[in-house]
Amino acid sequence: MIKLLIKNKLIILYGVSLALLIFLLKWLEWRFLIMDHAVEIYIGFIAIIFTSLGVWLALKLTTPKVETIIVEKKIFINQEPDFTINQSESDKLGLSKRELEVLQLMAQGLSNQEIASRLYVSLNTIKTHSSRIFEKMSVKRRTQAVELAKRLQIIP
Amino acid sequence: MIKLLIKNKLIILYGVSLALLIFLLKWLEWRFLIMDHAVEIYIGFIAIIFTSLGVWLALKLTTPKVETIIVEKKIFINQEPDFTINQSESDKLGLSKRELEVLQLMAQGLSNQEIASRLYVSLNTIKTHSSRIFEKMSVKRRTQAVELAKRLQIIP
DNA sequence: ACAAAAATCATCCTAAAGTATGACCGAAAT
DNA sequence: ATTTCGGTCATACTTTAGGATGATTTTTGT
Repeated sequence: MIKLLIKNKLIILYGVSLALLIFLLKWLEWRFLIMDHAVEIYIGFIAIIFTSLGVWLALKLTTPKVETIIVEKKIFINQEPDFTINQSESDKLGLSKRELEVLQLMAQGLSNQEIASRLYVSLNTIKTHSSRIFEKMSVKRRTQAVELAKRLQIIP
Repeated sequence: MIKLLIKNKLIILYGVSLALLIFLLKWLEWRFLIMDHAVEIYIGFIAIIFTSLGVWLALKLTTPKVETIIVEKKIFINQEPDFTINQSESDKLGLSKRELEVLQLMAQGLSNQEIASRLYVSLNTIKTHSSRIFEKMSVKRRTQAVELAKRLQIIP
């Protein structure tokens, strides 16, 4: 019941306004009959009232201009499905092909011995490689090398 | 000259409209004086004219209503600045708060001694922690622990 | 209040990592 | 043809990491 009132409050308001207007006009008409010379005032009232009505109608009935705002929603992809090596950073370090190979295996958590076995070379060779890698990357430990390499996107 | 006309065309239009309106009113007044009973028609005309004026005024003088539509545009970013830990995987391993702390510092490439200094504990403590970490994660080396932790999204 | 878990530290020992240095070889550049 | 560079390997040594074990102190859950 209350909800119905609220929903149609515009219509009700409009009806009440019209009723009041008619009463006003009737009263003015009566005054007009009594005092023959109030035509200008009468017209003035009419003008004001209907101008107001026009304004009100215009405001109510115009379709609002639509403004579209595009909000950029950032979606973070936590993995790296399309990993591409950062060539420029890789070049800066000047790591050789073999050194990069060793670095990648390091990043997978392999020990020097495991890397040596996988690449069919001696442990000493891997030690030499890793030393050169650390030197070129200016780090002290393999863990730092891996961390830096991942940060620079040199390895996945 | 033409430009001036175009620039002030609204003002000119308004002036002309007003002039026409006055003429119309004068003519209606004349008619009203002649035929005493055309009051309702007269009022009707006035009403229509001024309602139109009101509408026109409202449209011209009010700032246009704007309806804002927000559209979300998805942007994919390949890194993970807003890292959220994978709680389920973290729970599975059963690492304690302190152990996770050590693991994170490990992942940053710090040595056990550096971790000990940073956490104001002894080197032996860190060794114990790291041993427990490797045990819980079923790995043999810190590099493997870091690799696994990153893969499971336990650390950034 | 009490037991369990977490955190701390120690010692002894082994394994792995890292440093320094020198050497050899082959391919590519000059 | 000679130099340069990348890759290989070795020896000797130091440092760091890791394993095993035991102990003490906090913290925490019931």
